[in-house]
Amino acid sequence: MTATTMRSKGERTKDLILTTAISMFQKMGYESTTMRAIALASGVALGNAYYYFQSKEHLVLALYERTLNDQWAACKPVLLSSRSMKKRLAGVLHAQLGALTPYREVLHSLFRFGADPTSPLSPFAPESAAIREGAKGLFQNVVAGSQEKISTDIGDALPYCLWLYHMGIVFFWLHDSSTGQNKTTKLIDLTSDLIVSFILLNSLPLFKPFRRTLLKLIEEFRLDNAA
Amino acid sequence: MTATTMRSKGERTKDLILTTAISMFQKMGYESTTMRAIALASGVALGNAYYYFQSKEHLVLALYERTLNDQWAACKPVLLSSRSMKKRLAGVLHAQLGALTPYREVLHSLFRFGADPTSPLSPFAPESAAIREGAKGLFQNVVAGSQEKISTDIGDALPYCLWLYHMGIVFFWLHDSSTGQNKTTKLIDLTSDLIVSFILLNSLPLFKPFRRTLLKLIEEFRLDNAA
DNA sequence: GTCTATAGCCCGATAGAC
DNA sequence: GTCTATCGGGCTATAGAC
Repeated sequence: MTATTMRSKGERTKDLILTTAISMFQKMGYESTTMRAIALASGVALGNAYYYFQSKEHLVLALYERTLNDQWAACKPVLLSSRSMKKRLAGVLHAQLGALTPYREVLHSLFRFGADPTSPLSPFAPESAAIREGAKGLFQNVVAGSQEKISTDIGDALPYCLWLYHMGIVFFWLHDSSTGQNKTTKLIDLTSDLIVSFILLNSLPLFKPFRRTLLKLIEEFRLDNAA
Repeated sequence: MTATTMRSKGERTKDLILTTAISMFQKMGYESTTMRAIALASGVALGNAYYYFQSKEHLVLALYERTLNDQWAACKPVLLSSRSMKKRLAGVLHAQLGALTPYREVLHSLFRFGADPTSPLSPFAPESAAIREGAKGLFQNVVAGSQEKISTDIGDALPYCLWLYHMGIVFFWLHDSSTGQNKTTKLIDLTSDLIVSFILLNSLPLFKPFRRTLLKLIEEFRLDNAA
């Protein structure tokens, strides 16, 4: 929503501050970008920045939302171009990381919030439920739009599992110091294939008993406050 | 090393500051415990605390070291009491979490550093290599001391994998809000069994080709700066 | 409701005297 | 090895302009 027309003046200001903050985070990292500097560069008073963003961390939540939009945009063509589940899953993951690449350094210094169960910025926190659901929606789409028939009893479990898998990939990607993060690329290709095979295998009627116990286990141990 | 005899005055001061800090972290959490409060409660000047601990985060590294000692102590009886790999693995995990329980709340507010690739406090960081190696040593011991014969070509890969698995368990445990974290207990019993079965299966001569590709993959994708 | 300006608290970290 | 003093930055508060 960086569109030209923006309802109120407030929304434009809010957008300006966020845009400035993101670009400064990217250039100098999260820690060394000060609220004072963000306000200065945005041409607003410090208090005004806090008027729109309760805290520096809240700027991060807003950043997550933006990257989510970018990710959806990057994944759309993939989701329209193929109906093979393997291609859709791998394609979505590659597209996601592509969309995240400009933010990689920021996320690098930001992702620590990810593992903090007490932080509202954790991907498991209620505060980020909207963002999490958005990301899970992507994987919902991957599955729903593929030609392969999968069993109907999986419900919300599969998107959740794929989302968790994707979190693992992002985690690896952030730690991956190989040139162009091409180890991650390889890892995606290897694992996404395996995962889809596993899903399809488990969709066979023969596997119903096993599938049901597995689903029960997932329900019992899932970490998000499930829908 | 909270022993009564301590070489220099400096070591005693350092130990005092750390002990104070840990107990304050436990009572009030990491964020709301200030360096000033730690110094005050320790009866030293603020600058003196910084003389011994470069930063607040360095206190955390020292805390990790202490918990590692506690973990070893808790695991020792387990490692001596059984030679069954399943019992050893599950036992070590249970004992570890038992030893970590007094620190659970602190770790709760600390674990966010875990995911931050730039933080020296990340379990993958070079700064925490010593601690990581210590923890891996536990799993090395689990395997080495068990009666089951496993193939010799696994090298450092298996301890690393078990350590990674253990990190996952700890992560789940920190997020686990069930009473007494008994979901984690159940999860350990379920997964450790599966994992040992998988290891033993892969140790069969028949599985050598598969095992070798798997080991290659692990080497390629491991995240610690391997030995 | 949107915004400025300023003053000030708190805290992590540092400098330099003793 | 220990101190005091001080800085920079997150965050708050307030008073007022439009």
